[in-house]
Amino acid sequence: MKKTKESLLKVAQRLFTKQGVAEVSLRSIAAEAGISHSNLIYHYPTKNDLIIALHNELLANAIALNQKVKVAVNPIEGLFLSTEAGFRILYEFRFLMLDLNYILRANKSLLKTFRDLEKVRAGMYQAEIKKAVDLKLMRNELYTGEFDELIVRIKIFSEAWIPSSEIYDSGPVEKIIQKYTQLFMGFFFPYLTEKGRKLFEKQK
Amino acid sequence: MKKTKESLLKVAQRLFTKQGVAEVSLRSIAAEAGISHSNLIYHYPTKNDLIIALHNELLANAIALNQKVKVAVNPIEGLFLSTEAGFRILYEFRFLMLDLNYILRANKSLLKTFRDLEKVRAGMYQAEIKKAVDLKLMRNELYTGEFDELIVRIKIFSEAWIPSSEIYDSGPVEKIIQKYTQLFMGFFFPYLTEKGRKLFEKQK
DNA sequence: GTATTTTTAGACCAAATGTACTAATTTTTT
DNA sequence: AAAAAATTAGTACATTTGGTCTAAAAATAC
Repeated sequence: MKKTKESLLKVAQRLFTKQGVAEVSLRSIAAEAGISHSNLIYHYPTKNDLIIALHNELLANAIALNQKVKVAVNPIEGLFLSTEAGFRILYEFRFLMLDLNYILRANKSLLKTFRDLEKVRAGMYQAEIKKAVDLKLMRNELYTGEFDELIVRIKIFSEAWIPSSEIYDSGPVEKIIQKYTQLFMGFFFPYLTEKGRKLFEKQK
Repeated sequence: MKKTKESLLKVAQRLFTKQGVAEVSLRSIAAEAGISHSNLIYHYPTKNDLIIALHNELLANAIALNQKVKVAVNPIEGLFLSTEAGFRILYEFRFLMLDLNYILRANKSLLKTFRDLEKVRAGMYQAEIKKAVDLKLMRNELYTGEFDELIVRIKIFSEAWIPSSEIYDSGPVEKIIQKYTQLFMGFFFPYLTEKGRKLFEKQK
């Protein structure tokens, strides 16, 4: 029955988020899910298998999202929408970002996936930026590599806002999502043209 | 004898960096340091005590640094120098940033220290930015809170470049330090005036 | 309805870990 | 030099954890 597997993922996700991946044992997940230790191992032999399954869920959600947000009127609105929606999804699976190093250290295949995904996203941002420049929403580079550097900073922010939030924020999830979406979008603001800034203000 | 305590810190730092804090046991530290398990516990009863001691070392280094870098000619050069030096120190203690969440979860006092330090640093950046604006090296805010948002992004970057580097970089330490110093400084570039950009180019 | 496959639980094991206690040794104080 | 304090090692214990093996129970196929 699929029910057990799904329930296990939910329980694992909850415990990972609450206690941290390193502190959660397979036994505690099984107990919380109300099944035997050996039964859990039957479905997911190691903690890694649980993590990978959850990461796959995250990916599935992210892909589904991308289909949906393609209705934006302009690049800036699109960026706003997809960022906010993406951040919301990521936040649900935040244990992945909170314990990223611990997870990747024990999971080289996930590390590779991470690196590959990063390249895809970087390419996506390059395309979006080019589009914005063509539409005169963004200025041109002032030195070569300026936008590539921006993209790296964006990447780091995207990976890091959740751990940072864990340290400094409290309060409702929605507030947090909005705060970091805002902060994220702010990356682009100083590169925008007058025209771009007007569109930006409308979203804000 | 102080020798034992210092040697223990060094060994712990090395093992934490190599294997991750969660994976290192007190026994393995003792073994690597060539002393008995119970002796280690005599000096540092828990892993947390080791971590706090190492964090104190980091703070001491950082404070010592701040005394030294006050010879900069202008704010931009000063920022370059202190950033690079600060990043170099932080990198030595990178296990703190790599396993930050794991560490802070088990150590509420360190969490408080972290939050307090953050406020200090934010104030410092506000002052530096104000100075740069007064010197016409940086433009004024285009909307209220623009620079405060910038400072938050900077904070997140400062905490996150090491974990990110762990995922995506390889190669000599110095290269890494320079790369992320460069990326960090790039945060300011789009806010600089013509005059500021000239100083910026000279550093780069 | 029987056979087969999948799912589940229970018992057990070896390794590792934190912890406590005791005793020996070394260093410091007086 | 003797006493006191600090440092070090040894030992032993209870707990937890990942992992294996076996057998029962449930679901599915034939």
